[in-house]
Amino acid sequence: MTLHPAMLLIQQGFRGSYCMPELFVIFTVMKHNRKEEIVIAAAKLFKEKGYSAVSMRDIAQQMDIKAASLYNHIKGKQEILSSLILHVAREFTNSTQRITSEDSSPLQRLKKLIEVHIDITLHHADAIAALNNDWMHLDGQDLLDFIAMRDQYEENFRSIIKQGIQEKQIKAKEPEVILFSILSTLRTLYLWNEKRGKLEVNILKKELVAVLIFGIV
Amino acid sequence: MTLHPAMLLIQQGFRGSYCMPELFVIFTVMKHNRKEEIVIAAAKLFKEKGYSAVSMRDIAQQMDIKAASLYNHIKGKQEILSSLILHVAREFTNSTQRITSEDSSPLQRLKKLIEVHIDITLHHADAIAALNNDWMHLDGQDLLDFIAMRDQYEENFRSIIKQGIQEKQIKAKEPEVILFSILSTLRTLYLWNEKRGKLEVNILKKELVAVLIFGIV
DNA sequence: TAGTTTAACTAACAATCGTTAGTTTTGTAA
DNA sequence: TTACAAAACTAACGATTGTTAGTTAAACTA
Repeated sequence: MTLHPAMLLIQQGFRGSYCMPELFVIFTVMKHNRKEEIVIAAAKLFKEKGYSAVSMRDIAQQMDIKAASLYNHIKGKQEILSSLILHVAREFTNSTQRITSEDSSPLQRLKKLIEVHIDITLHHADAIAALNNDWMHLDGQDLLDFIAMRDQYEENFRSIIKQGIQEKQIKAKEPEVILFSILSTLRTLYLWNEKRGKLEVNILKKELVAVLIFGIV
Repeated sequence: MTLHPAMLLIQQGFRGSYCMPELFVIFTVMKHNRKEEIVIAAAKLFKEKGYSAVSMRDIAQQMDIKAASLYNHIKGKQEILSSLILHVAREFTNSTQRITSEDSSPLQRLKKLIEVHIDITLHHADAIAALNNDWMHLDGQDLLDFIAMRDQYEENFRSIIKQGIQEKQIKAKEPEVILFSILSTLRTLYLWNEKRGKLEVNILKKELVAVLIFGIV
């Protein structure tokens, strides 16, 4: 097993402290390193077959260990799913919340919203696959939290679009149709990550914003 | 158990014959009536939880019978999935193939393609959920057939868009971005079927075509 | 080096999975 | 009424599921 550089610090006696906040972050992250490896491995499998079709033995095999060994690091299969989904859901919520409350024009904020969504998607494609396809397998409070964040995210988009219509920056009449069209495209973007190929991120952003806002003709 | 009117014909001695082609269709459809009921019941459950998370006992319960009784009508769980997906996939393939080879303008054909996709989606929302989310659980030849149809469907779209760019009807430069954006919206339309609410089908078509082609500003 | 922690292991559990065999009920035809 | 076919049933199968208990090997601390 190869060690992350930051892990060496810990092994050499380093302990996180409130005097060194930035190193403390590294420390707490590294402490759960193995857990994150599991979550990442699981995410890849979930993306291909879905949460229910992936067994703990599948995940273990992907990591070259036995299924029982996973339980030294995680509480159960559910915890993998909720770590995966809620983490990226919070990232979406925070970003959109910040952009929504800026004071630029509606169209400017809509453009930023699209761009930040693209950024997050390209960095967490596997997690977003689970967020899109397996959120209903969350249970208890995790499920409620997710739905609340999803609804808030959608509501932020909706309010910007409505403002745009009100200020006559947006000509189309049905805000729900616009909302649906843009969200559909953004939500499915994770599928396109591999096929993207040569297309550079900034060009993708520019083109996608253009197509979604200005249309194709 | 209530009977479909056409089923009464059969029970009263009616038999399909090549002399009455249209009634023969009814006959053959009705002969597999119970199987179709199973497929429809399963589709509803698949839409909510996905193929792998739905057990044969779940499907049976939905029909108020025991799981073993399902096997009087179907070969197995896989047959339910392939009936569901391949049937609607063929419908897509046939429609798009027909439209693609028309001789109207690219933009006109693209508009028709979008409209027919909306029509099929609104009539088979549950089947399309399975097509979108559970196609990878098809096996053997069914999987190969599906992938072939899916690729052909996509290729038809792509060729029309490229023609549109070539003939300068479409201004956007990256055909793949346009293709992705439109297909994403159409593929996710099934999710929107319930929320659609008051919005009438023809208005939905008109608005969605407008947003996808002319943009929102 | 001795002691402790971490993270792997084997073995097994109860529950549930898709499916089969054999039987009983139900409804229609003769 | 009897005969037959369709479609339900009960019971059970082997396989796989997520998970737990108890153990062992390695790595780090003191």
